[in-house]
Amino acid sequence: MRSDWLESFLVFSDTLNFTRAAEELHISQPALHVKISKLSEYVGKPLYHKSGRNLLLTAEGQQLQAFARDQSEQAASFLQILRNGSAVQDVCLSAGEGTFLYLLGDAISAFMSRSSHKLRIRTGTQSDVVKDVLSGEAHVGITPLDSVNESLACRPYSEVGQMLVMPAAHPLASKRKVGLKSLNGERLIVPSENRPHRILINRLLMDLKVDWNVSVEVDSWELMLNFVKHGMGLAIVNEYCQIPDELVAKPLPEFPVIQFQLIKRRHASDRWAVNELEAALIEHKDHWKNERKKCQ
Amino acid sequence: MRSDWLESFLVFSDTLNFTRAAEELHISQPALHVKISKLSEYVGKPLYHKSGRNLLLTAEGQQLQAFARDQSEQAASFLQILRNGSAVQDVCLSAGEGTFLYLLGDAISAFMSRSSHKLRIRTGTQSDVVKDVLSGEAHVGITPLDSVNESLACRPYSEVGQMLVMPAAHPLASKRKVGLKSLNGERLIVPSENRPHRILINRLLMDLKVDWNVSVEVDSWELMLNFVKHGMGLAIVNEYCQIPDELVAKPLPEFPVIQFQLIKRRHASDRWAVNELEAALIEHKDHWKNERKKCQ
DNA sequence: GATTGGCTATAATTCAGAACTATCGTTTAA
DNA sequence: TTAAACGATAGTTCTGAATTATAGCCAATC
Repeated sequence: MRSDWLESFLVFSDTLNFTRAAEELHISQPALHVKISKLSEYVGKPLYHKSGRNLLLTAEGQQLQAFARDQSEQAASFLQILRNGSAVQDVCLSAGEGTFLYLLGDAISAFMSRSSHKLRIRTGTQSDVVKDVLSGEAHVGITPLDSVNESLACRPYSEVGQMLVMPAAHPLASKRKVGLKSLNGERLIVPSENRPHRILINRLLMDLKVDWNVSVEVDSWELMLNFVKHGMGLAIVNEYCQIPDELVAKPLPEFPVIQFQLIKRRHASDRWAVNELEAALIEHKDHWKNERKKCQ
Repeated sequence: MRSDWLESFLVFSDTLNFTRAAEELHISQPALHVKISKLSEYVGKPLYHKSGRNLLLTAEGQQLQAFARDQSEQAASFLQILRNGSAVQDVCLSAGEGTFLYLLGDAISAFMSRSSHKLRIRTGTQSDVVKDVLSGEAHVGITPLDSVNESLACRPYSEVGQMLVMPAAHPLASKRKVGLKSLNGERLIVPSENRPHRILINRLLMDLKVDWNVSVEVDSWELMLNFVKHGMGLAIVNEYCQIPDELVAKPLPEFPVIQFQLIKRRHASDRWAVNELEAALIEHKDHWKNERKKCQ
């Protein structure tokens, strides 16, 4: 497999536009087209197909994109090591905003202090994280998963329960535990439709025939807590959130525990720096629980 | 970096002979020569130098050889996965004979049963193992080390003490512990000169001014025990050896404990199968100690 | 529904550079 | 001293990669 094919494909797969990719590569559009054709013929699979006016990568094309990225990163850092004696590698970690804020803080500072490599961060929804990892853009992802994916390698990371947050003055604030039934008639601050957390809330409350309504739709734990503070309703948030003083949080035992997973691309070859990042993450995987104990 | 350069260099670096490597690659000798020159110019370092009539790889050449091997293995297994949906990868483990016999048995059978990949084995002396790993021929090595090497990544594997083995009828056999002083006047079965174990024996007994002499020089624990059985002398062997019924083994507290290390090439990118092998090895690293307890 | 713009795909042509042949220089063994 | 084996370099040939030109396809626009 010729490396210039891979190089060209990597650029092409970013834009999915032969004309512009060719410009970027300083070759003509037909030249690029031929390279991609040869590559496709060599691997024996179509790498893209047309969807109306524009192009889309096939599954094989996506895998090839990730592979090409890996190879080029490896080559780059090997060359640096050979020429300078050492290399600053790039590692990319993808996760949700809340995950970074509350779950990964210690792991990240551990990695930064012990390793000389450069950490790149990507934040996004659960499906963004999966995309990042599958495309090779991120080397590691931390996220809950609700479906299994053949080409992901998962490893249980940390288990996080849910709790109900309300102003200290709220009637439920005096109880020890809160059943979902008691949410009857309440206004809730929830994530927007089709986000996993919202779907779960919908389903659970629907099953229990709880009558509730939406107060605000917002997609960040921080903002949800902020709106609770302003008396706009109650919120169901991850157990790892730091609760402001004016508010009260009560565990919701009926809510299923969320399994965060450390995900990588299966069959990927990890560079040294990636292993270091993974080690730091695993080492601190349940560290947030200690933090909470100390606070209480 | 053009991949055909790497491919050619991989073949060349095996034989260090342009003429024969060129034949193998089905190109002319000058063509190969130009490729290697271009590669060398690209990385900015000489890859080999002349030593009299024949050629030798430089340090950079060796690193490049290992890198080229990695890349080609990765490409091969990626292509298999893309085309067939799955790949049988090759993993190579290098260690001493005794290490395989007594230390790695469980780890290897665990790997064989849980993984579908192909395990290749190389046996050799300590320095062979290091060479195998540095050249990329072996992905993992298990061996004691007596010098640190910048381009090796080491990880403590298992600690093994030493014991003195003798026929049941020997006067020392009735003691509980044996001091090195009591070896005065004995005939010993030892490894050949310049093997690390022999060097250690020489040094320690020399320091204590113990008067001893060589009975047999032989380089396998199995054979050493066999010669002890035939009454040819005593032997100092690793604690992990299985002692035949007719013989008696006594611990030698004065002998330093040997630290076995799991070694890999630093900065190497491990394929999936290599991680699996490493996990299996680590999981069973001290398993031989349980085995021994059961026996006693 | 004809027309235009933006893009992919293919064919024909040109040109760069890879491989070949020939040959010289070096090293060692006969 | 000579011959054999092998690496290095120069000059020549020729393969195959890049270019230009252009046909073909799809969707948006009037």
